[in-house]
Amino acid sequence: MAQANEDTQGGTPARDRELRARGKRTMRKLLDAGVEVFSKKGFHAARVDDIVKAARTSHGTFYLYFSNKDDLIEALASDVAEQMAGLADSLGEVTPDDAGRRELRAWLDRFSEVYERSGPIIGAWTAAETEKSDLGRIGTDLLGGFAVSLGRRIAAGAPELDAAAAAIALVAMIERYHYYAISGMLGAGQKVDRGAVLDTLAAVTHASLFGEARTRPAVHAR
Amino acid sequence: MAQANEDTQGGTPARDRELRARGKRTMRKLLDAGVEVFSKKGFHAARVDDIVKAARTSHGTFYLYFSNKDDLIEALASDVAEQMAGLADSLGEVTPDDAGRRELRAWLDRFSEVYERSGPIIGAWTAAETEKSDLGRIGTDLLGGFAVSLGRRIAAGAPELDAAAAAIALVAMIERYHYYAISGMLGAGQKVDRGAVLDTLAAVTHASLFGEARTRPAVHAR
Amino acid sequence: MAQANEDTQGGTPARDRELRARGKRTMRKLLDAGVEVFSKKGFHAARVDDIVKAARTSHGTFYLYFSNKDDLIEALASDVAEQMAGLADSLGEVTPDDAGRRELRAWLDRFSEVYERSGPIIGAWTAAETEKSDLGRIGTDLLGGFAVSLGRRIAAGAPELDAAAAAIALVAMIERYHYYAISGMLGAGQKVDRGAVLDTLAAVTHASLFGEARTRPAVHAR
Amino acid sequence: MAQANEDTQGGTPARDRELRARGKRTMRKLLDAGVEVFSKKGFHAARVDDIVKAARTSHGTFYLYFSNKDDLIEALASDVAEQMAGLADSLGEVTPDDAGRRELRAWLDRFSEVYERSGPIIGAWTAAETEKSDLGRIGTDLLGGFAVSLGRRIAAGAPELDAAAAAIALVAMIERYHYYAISGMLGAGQKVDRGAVLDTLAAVTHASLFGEARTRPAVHAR
DNA sequence: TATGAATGAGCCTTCATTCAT
DNA sequence: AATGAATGAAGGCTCATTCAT
Repeated sequence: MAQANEDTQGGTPARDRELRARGKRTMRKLLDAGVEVFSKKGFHAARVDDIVKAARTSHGTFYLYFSNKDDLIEALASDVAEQMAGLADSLGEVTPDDAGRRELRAWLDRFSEVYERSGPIIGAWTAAETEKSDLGRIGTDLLGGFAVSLGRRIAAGAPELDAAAAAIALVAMIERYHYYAISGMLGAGQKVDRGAVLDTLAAVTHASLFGEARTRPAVHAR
Repeated sequence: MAQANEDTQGGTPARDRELRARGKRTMRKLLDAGVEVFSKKGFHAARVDDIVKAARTSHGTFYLYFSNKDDLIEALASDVAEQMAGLADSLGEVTPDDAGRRELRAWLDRFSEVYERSGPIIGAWTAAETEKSDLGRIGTDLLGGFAVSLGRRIAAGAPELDAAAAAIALVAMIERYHYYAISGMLGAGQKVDRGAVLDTLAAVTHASLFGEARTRPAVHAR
Repeated sequence: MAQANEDTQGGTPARDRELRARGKRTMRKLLDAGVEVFSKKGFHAARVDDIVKAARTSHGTFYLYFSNKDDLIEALASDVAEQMAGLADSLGEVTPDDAGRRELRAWLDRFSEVYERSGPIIGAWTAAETEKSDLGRIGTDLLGGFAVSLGRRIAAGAPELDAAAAAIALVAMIERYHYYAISGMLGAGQKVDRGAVLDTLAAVTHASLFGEARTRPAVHAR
Repeated sequence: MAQANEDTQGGTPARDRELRARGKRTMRKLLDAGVEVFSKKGFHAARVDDIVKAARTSHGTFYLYFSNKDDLIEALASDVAEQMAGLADSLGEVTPDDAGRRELRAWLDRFSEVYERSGPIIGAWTAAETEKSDLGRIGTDLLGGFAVSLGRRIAAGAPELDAAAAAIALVAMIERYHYYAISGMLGAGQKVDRGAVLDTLAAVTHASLFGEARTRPAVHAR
């Protein structure tokens, strides 16, 4: 069910040689297993053994395609990074009028979809980096660069605002909101209507850029 | 330097007996060491050995006060939780007018201060939970409950808006923004003026609630 | 460049069937690769993978010709053993006079040449045995038997001396000296003249057998 | 039975802290176990597990005193190196007369004793280095430096000979002879009289330096 | 014959937790 | 109350050897 992107690249060892059909299939199984296990258990708790079992292959085989757990999450993450980059580019001009808001709303729809698939990987990735170095970098950079890219678009529509700062804030909001949604926080004991949530986010975002925040209720807590 | 709150409670073993002066001092050293080490290395990378060394005490002693690593981070975290609760309560009514914005701004100042001290602990705590169970709960709950509490205040000022949803979104924004700030993402290569950042956050937040988002630039990228 | 002897035998599996031209070529590539890799990395550090890569063939193919890594080093070593046997036979009578010394000197020249080619293999072989059983045998036996054979020759020239004991001692000396030379110990920071070294060895050996050790300096340290 | 020198130093981790009586005892058990296991199986074949079992302690404890297998062999070897250095210093002047030969003979006695105890460690040590880098160094250096030191002594007695070259050759001879003796090669099926062997070595060595190699048989093969 | 792929036993190392003094 | 020492269950990774095409 959970699946890596079709053309996700393999890890370091896999890139050093030509893969045949069978090899490609195995690598794919491992990538998919990686998504599944990392999503379910997070980076740290995920054992190579879990991944290998999920992929119905052996321990040794894993290291034929990835040099270690990090290598796998990186392969997975770099794919997500690409998707995110594409997503940022796909945001059209955001104008102060209702068309601008609709543009934002449509974009959020796409973001939501991508995030639902990749959110867990981003989480695992961030954790991986946090565990290694003093503080996470790439995972943060991803959203950061994403925000910058987004900021440029916004700047075109609301030049007098500090686009960079606002964009970061808004991306933070959007990302976390989705994170909460995925981690079940919003769904515990309450029905959340995805469309309504996105409406609210679009409204809040648009309003924070151009004023006018009169929205209808979206989520009913408790 | 980094220090736990004065009246932070100890772990399970410590609560089962009466602590004398010396015992209290030792526990305090361990709590402080916990803040220091968890902040610097995160939960997973933090070794009991690191903590014990930072506290200039021994392994055996550690387990005299805390039943395990989790117990320590929980002691630390529950303290943070209390502070956060207090913080949420301290937000006065947020009105659509400029007074409301100033209220928000002042509150952000307090939040910022608390977060700077406790952010790393929240991060470590979240990680601890993510590593154990399937997905983090308490760390998220903390901010979630925090948002709810905040939402109620906001509701008083902007009843027609879905306060719960908006509050969560805004808390998400505020929290992440601070997280980025702490993790150095915002500071790499650019001077960030804390006051200006808070101005922007206050403006964006207020605007998203009541419209009117005409703010002056706060952060100058590059 | 480093190459196995022309008519080195293959491993067990290769001897069980008739090799065609192509097969012979492949086996040869593997033998040469073996010499190259074992020489460079020693037995233990040499991976089957290294050998296979050096021979530009595959893992599966390797086991078509040799039943395992040991089998390969043994094939290589038994070849060396033969050469050594021939070498021992080639030593003429060593008389107390100058002709005896010249005979020794000429023989050392041949030894030197063979050792330069095969020394690394002997080393790898010895290591292989040391790693397996409690203590090396064949590698030692080789030089031991070699010494015995040499001893007999010497005995003819100096019957009153304990030929066996002396021969072993002298072979030990000669072998180690060459080993040191190969392993670079003698060459670090000083130019070593091979001819001069052999002169010294011949002189010392001859003198230890028949007295008269007045030699001119051979190596100038520093 | 096989035992490390009384004041052998511990490994890296052990040197970073103060050891109490119990700790010292444990470290000693590990050092002794190291000698025993390395001697019996050689460096590569020796498992940390074997050592730990021989020392009747646990896996974790091992790493409390040595950072790894290498660390242990190094601790053991550096001790040997010291003994060897002392040995080299202990050689008095070697004169052409019979007193010189007796001096040599007495020294060989001491060498023999030390080698019997430490030979296996030197072997393991050399193997350790051969396995790691391209070619062994320290193990070789040890004997090399040893030879140099010895060479100086000899130089005093036979100035016209190339002392450095000759010393290396002689040390090579002496060392290997002992190595063969230990590895059982000389003892298989024949009674070797240690005293007689040392007599021969002394005679051969002395003769090679000053002529006069008229010795009585030392070893009777078969 | 040849080969890419798969396997899994085996080994090293870490570290939270318990023990004995 | 304090502490140094000990423990052992995990877990990551390697690599000789076998398999399937």
